[in-house]
Amino acid sequence: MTDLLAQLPGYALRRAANTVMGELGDILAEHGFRITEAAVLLLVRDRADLTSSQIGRTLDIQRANMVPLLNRLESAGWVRREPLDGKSMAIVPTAAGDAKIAQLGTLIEQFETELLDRIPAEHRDHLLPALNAIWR
Amino acid sequence: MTDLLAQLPGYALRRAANTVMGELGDILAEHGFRITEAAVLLLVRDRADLTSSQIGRTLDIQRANMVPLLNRLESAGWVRREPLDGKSMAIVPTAAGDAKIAQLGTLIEQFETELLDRIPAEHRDHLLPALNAIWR
DNA sequence: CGAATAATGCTATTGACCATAGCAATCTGT
DNA sequence: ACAGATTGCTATGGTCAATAGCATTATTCG
Repeated sequence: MTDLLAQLPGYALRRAANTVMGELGDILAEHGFRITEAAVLLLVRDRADLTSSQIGRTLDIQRANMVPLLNRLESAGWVRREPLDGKSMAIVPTAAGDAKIAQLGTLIEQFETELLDRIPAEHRDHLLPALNAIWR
Repeated sequence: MTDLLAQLPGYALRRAANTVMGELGDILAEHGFRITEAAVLLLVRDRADLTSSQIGRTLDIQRANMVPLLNRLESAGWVRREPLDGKSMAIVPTAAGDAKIAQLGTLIEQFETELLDRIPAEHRDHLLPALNAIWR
């Protein structure tokens, strides 16, 4: 029934990502962030020199869509925009941001190990390299 | 840089799914369907007894969202709604739908093999079972 | 130096997608 | 036969990504 589709790697990839991101979204929402915001926060952890454009490029987020994202992070008080020159803005975590990012770090760490625990041992170590081969 | 995030299975899963679905979406769009529609069409291939609710349950699409989806498929002439009783509707492919679904089948088949080709041989066979362990 | 080109941050808008609430009609189980 | 579940649907809202366009500033190169 579903087996027909579940044999397609592409379909399985879509379904797996959807369920995992749904779960992660719920967890993160309890702590006030969204998934994309979490990625940005982890990226600027311990950095004070990343610009909006740079972040967008490494996460594949368009410049236009970075704006409301950073607005939210800034108005939450976790990040501030600091002019690097007349054009570029460095995105730097505030003190509150550092604390929040530390909390986020342990949250993600726990989530990732629980994710790996679901996978049969003989397949576990192959998932990350296989996935990274697909998109990197 | 990105390496930090690329070591997280969850992040890799999200990125891999996004790029793959982006590519698939482009391919399917050239032939007139969207990804979710394709899943429905593959599901009703060679069947004439699946109801909207049943399809929605196996694909995890809400009843409310099945309506516009099936409207599109119906107005494209690929599928028709046939009353099973006074309440349930069977979703059955038309003749044109059968042809379109056959075309879709070869498209998907090619796409899936090309997807697997990207993965190093030693990891390839582990992807599907690992993914299915996550969501099924 | 100065002019052309590129890059940055932003606004505004759009479309796809998913979720919720509610409703009338019909079916099912006891 | 009646209570409760199911089906298909309307209406609506929120999230997310994509496009086009714009003013300002950096950079590159003759």
